[in-house]
Amino acid sequence: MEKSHSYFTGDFSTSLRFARNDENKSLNFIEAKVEEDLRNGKNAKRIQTRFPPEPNGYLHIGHAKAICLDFGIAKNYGGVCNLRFDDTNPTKENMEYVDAIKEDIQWLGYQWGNEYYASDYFQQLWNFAIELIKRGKAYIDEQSSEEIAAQKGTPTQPGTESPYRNRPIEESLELFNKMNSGEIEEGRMVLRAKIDMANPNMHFRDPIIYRVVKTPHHRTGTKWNAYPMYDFAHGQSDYFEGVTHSLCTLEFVVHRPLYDLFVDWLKEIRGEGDNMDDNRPRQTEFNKLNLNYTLMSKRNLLILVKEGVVNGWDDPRMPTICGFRRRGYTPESIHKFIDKIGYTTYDALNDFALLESSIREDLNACATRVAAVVNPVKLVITNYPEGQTEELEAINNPEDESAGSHKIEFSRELWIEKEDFMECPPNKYFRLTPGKEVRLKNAYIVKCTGCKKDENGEVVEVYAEYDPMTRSGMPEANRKVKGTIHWVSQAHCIKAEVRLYDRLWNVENPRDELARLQDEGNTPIEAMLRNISPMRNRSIISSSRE
RNA sequence: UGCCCAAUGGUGUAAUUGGCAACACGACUGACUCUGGAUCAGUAAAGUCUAGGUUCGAACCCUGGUUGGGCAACCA
Repeated sequence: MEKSHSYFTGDFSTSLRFARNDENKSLNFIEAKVEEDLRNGKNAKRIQTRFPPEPNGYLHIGHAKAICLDFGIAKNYGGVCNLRFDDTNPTKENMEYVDAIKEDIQWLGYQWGNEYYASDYFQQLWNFAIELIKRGKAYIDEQSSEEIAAQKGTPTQPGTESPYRNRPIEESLELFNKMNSGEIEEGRMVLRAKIDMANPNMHFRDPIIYRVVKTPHHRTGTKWNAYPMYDFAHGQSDYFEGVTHSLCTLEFVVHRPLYDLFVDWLKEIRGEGDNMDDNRPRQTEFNKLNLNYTLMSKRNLLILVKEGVVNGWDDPRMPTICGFRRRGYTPESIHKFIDKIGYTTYDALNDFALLESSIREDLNACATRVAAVVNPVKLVITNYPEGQTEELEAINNPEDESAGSHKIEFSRELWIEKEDFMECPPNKYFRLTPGKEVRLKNAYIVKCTGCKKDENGEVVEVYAEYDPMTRSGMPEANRKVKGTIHWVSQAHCIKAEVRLYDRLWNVENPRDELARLQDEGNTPIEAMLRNISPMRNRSIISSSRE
């Protein structure tokens, strides 16, 4: 087994503003188990985890939950988390996904120790399979997949044994080599572990451990034609790498006995039979993330992308990590959210509102405020000199004094939100209304004097007079005014395209149904954004409203 | 009729491991007016799926049941 090393290069405490800041928080059941293993001196007190994505799609917010656990456990207990691509199925996997996955993990603030691939172990797994055949623990089955499925039985009925189950070892050995040499067509034969066709656990009914795939592999090319199945690759890969805690989601609970059995066999073959209980990976399962109104399955996300329902994996409506990134979510907000939902063994359905509250909480603390008018109507300050411009000051973040301020321009003609003016207002309407005063944020107190309407009765211009003694900072500015509205100067703003996205799915628990997508929410709206320069590309800003 | 897992306010988690059921989100009141999707003050909301048992004492341990989830890909 490999020696343990600390591979971490970055200082997480500074790169992640909110990482693990609540020390009083109770341990989740996995952390408790890790601490117990540490107390008991398991695995020579090493902690090693892995994040094992299959490179067949982009990472989604559910993967973020697994990433935070795999990397978080390693970080919090002085261990290492490696990245291992589970690339045992060349028909679905490619390098585009490998690169995207790495980018997303790093964006979340994590750095893996080593970058491994299950395909790195194809030779070792092959040797192990050969050894199993020699020991009478695996055999080549030449039946069709239909026949094998039929013999598997059902959850309530035992299976029946394959007629090839007890064929001579030499024969299996020879055929296994042929499976890999390219002489055997896909589907013609498989290698099966000889376990127990009557076992109540379906995964023990002589599981298929190798099959023929003729599609070239994105890393090993055409070197192999026989590829190991997940169950025959994952646990052994963990073992080869020295993983101590193999964390995965609940649907793998029923796979665990098989995971353990293959590691047992491997340890026996390697002469570690006298120490079966220690120095081996242990699988622990936690609940995967379900979000209401959100479908997480990679299969269906792929369909959305391929059929053009969305504009790519990073469409802001997608629950992918890159989608949330484009939507303006910060890594910190994702961490906050993951921290709030916790890890249990209960298959929960989380409220999307909790995720939204996490990004609001984070942005409220760190985002620079910039004025934008999304649904503009013209406001003319009739007593302000034409052609005059003055510079005013606007603080960048009311929650953070150190964030400083920026200059903004004020002039006679402004844009304000349509909904910030009402000719006949209801009670408790404190915004612009004829005869009433309102404060223009960071500028003057103005009194509304009326408006102009078009032939349809639509308000096209609003008029007001300003009080020159009430500029922000002046003593008169402290006068009590019931309402404050935001604005941008017409001569000093830029047009922006705004898209107000709604949720993609309109059923609370879509699970695996693709149907009933919302089809609205992608129509651009023209908005007015105050021109701030220089504004760094991709800065995180927050409109003061909307 | 199989095997495995789970169940605590509307949602998600917690309860110093057998000792007064707490926190967050959400909802609702109200206040505040240099915005607010903020802040502040407050309210409602579970008696822990159910029936027993053990115990001075059970959300927690035991037994039966109920309900939900997972398991029968040459996917992972």
